[in-house]
Amino acid sequence: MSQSHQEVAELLGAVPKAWRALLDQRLRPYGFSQATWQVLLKLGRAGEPLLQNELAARVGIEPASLVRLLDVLQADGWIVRQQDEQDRRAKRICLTAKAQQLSGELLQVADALKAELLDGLDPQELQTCIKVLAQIRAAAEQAEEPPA
Amino acid sequence: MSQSHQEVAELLGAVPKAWRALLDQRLRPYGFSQATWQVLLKLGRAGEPLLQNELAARVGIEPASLVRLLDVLQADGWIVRQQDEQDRRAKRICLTAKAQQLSGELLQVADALKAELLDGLDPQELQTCIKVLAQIRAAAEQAEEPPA
DNA sequence: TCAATATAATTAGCTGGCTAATTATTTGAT
DNA sequence: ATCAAATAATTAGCCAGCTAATTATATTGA
Repeated sequence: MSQSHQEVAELLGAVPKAWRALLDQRLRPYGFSQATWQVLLKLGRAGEPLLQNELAARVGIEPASLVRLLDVLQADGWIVRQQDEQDRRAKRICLTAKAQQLSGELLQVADALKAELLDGLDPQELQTCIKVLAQIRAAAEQAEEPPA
Repeated sequence: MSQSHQEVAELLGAVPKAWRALLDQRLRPYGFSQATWQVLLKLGRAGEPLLQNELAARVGIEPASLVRLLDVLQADGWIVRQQDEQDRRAKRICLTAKAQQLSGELLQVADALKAELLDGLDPQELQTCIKVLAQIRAAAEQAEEPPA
């Protein structure tokens, strides 16, 4: 019933939603939805081909959800699926050359927005905010497991 | 490029997602998805019938997105759409009696989870976190309007 | 060894967001 | 008083997440 509890709950609903909407809006001119852009960016940051497993984990979605995004990106020539040599079940997802070029631009747009949203903040207060959010995340991981 | 900026961006992605997933899981036994539960809860909190407009704003979705949810809730006897008397375009959304009963239970589940996730936090640090998140939200509202 | 189990990717089908366009009604400006 | 613009709800169609089930391959244990 605490007022603070209610406030933080509402902010955690609203802030990421607004952030995502802004990013979507700015990336639309490049022809990417936020979902597909995330994939290109994570691959670019990784600097090497990733298994779908790993990529899905970094993007924060289920492997099954990634399949359709990869289909689209592959059809448009942004990624290729490469047989893994050790494990014939697995495929490594590679950025094409043109995708590597582009990912730098996309990253700049995302970082510019990040700066607009965060630059005015007091660094000490931001640190505290990060600490609190990390504690909430840890509590959520605890809560997943019923008390055994 | 700041490390803090990157961290808070990732946490703002992950924390609400984890929270929502937990809530979904706990409300599933009641037969509601999180989307439909939000509607019942906001109506319950309002304490009076709301226009779809107002309800959508409180839930944080577009009025058009609310239509399908209301169709489902109406079909299952949780809400009714009532012609507004002043404005014949508008409808007021009312909870049925059985929905009013239930909304208390749903609220308890949600509040219990909120407590699990937030109770261990330092109140002062939580306040700082709220302040920072509110500043980010304000910056996002600024960012929507191009520099005129 | 080889049968059971686990794992990587996929497919199918559901849920729930969004925007754009439509319909009915109201408001506002001349 | 009337016509143009705004507004409330809706519909249609897209995108993108999820879980459950499927297929192919790897791993493990009796």
